[in-house]
Amino acid sequence: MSTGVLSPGGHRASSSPQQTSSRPRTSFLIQDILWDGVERGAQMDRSGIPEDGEQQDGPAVSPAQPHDANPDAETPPCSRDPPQKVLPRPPRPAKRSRAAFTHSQVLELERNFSRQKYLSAPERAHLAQNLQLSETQVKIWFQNRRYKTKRRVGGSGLEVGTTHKASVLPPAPLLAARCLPCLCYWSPAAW
DNA sequence: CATGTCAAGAAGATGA
DNA sequence: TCATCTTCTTGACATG
Repeated sequence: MSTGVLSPGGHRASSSPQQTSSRPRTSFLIQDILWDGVERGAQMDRSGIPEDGEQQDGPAVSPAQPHDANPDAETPPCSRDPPQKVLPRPPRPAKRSRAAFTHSQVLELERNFSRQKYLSAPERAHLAQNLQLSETQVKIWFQNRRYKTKRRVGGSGLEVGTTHKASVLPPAPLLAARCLPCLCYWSPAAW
């Protein structure tokens, strides 16, 4: 709906993008280590996106299990299960696995975000396709990015009007400490 | 082990 | 009614 750059329902298009503590290495590490060497971005056995149907192009899903795709194989690492457990096995939320986007994916997302904080559906779809991610992932990524930005800005002391519980959150001590190459896209122009 | 970050989940709100 | 948003929390992972 919205025009992309506009905030959706009239929400205030948040503040200025703060920075991204995105650590490029994370993505690399997770991927390199997890599926060491698997062609990233090319053909991974994407699996992990629950909804959004079609493309579960999970960038890098956890080592053991995708998202909900395979609970059966192993016993959940719940080491705290007393031997008395005889329950018929509850719905079991299937251990959530954290997808780690690749460096290039993050770069593209960051770049897009620096230009516009809100993506229209078509834009989102297009970006998702380009990055081989699901639209949901792109959507979530933008949501999280906006929130993070806001939080950080607030934590920096800029925004004080909102005294949400978020204010109680840790002022993100190390965000400033992390300036990685990947942040080059966060040119001051966008701030 | 504690802490921080990230992606996703959940609840509530809003607009078309 | 649905999609998306914001906000906060959860769960997995990384780092000191």
